[in-house]
Amino acid sequence: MAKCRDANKTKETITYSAMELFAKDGYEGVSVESIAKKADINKAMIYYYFKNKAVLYEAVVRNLLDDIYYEILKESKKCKKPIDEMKSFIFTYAKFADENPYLPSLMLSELSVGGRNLPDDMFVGLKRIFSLLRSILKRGEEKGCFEKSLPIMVHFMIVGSINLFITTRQLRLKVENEFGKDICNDCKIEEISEHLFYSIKKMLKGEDT
Amino acid sequence: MAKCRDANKTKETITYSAMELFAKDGYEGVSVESIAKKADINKAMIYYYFKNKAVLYEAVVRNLLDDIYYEILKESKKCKKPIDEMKSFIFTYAKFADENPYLPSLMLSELSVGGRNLPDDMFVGLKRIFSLLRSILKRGEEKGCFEKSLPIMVHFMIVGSINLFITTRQLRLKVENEFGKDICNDCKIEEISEHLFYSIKKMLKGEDT
DNA sequence: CTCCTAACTAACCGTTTAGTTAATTATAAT
DNA sequence: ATTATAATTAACTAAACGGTTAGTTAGGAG
Repeated sequence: MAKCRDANKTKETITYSAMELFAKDGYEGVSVESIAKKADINKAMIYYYFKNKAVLYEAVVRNLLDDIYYEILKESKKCKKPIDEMKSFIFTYAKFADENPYLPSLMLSELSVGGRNLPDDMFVGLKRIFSLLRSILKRGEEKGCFEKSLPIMVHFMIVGSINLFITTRQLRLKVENEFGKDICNDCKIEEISEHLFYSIKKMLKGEDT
Repeated sequence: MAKCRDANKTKETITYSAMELFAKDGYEGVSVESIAKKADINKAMIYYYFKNKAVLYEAVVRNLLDDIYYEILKESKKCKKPIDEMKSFIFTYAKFADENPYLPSLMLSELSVGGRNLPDDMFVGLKRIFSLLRSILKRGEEKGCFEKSLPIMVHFMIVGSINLFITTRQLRLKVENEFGKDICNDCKIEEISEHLFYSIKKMLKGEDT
């Protein structure tokens, strides 16, 4: 890559390499030098485009959270009924996480240290994803198609299970012969989404509706 | 603490201090020196009792996983029906995670990097917790009280949501005025367990049972 | 062609890191 | 009291770290 003399391209190369490494090894587990090597550029270039390591990390996380948020929002607008929005939320999040496994890794590693590596204003990214689900639940309750629930727990059940499903992919391969199909190693992400949606739907359905 | 000349006590002090720090900042985010300072001992003592940083980390994680496993197992034996075992699994795991918030943090941070900091044989700890839930589900299916499900996803929904609920405690405080009771900042862990159990129960209940 | 500037580089700096070593202390058994 | 040994320490090393700096290159504008 080196010496392409295209600022946008170089900056993007840095961001992408950083994303791969941060997702694999966490913020502290990655050295600026290793990002430079992966991007095949000089380390000083990273400081040319980003103030420091923390700012680069922020950019990476912000990019991913923006992307998933607008993707969910876009798909959500195609729906009419709350139940369809819920399905859309689950399928879109799962598909995105499957195609961008960096997101689940980064999200879990960041939440596991209580957002220590991110400035406060970065949580708008996480917050507005929750806000989306919360409004779906609220609308469903008002229309009488969802039972009352604890929004934050429903949210954690959905994103928690999808995130863990994605991040444990490699790990689960090692225990395939022990657990067989119970750990869904051969499942496509759509099957997972379908099962999850089916479960959440039953969960939210009133006792006698 | 220093100079107590009690090997067991010193070793335990090291392990506990290490657990607190690893849970807060992750494996790479913690220096051996900082553990020594927290434990109020000389850094060399850590290398006297543990071969290196990685071995200390393993000991910390192994301790926690052993404790939670045997706790769940103990409570599980008091139950007769699969549905009671399920309730016991959820309540016991949640209570333990609430009292030992180091477990959720460590589990998430380790899973987010695909177990990079742990040797393969450490996953017996994670595996056998899943095995417990899996056997509960299987028994329930055989007795006809649970619908067929994807065990790994049920597992991830339970431990994923509980882990996230615990690790995001501090974070959620910052957005209390924005989301109010929707994020359950005042909820006791028993209320969370109750809601989770209620949800999972509905989820697993056959269409017309 | 020349000059300016954005893009880029190699070498370096001070600090922190994981881990070692040789020497010292305290205790319990002989 | 002597001795053996387990527990503890300060001082150290070599490597890796995040970040800086002074200087070089290349390409487009005039």
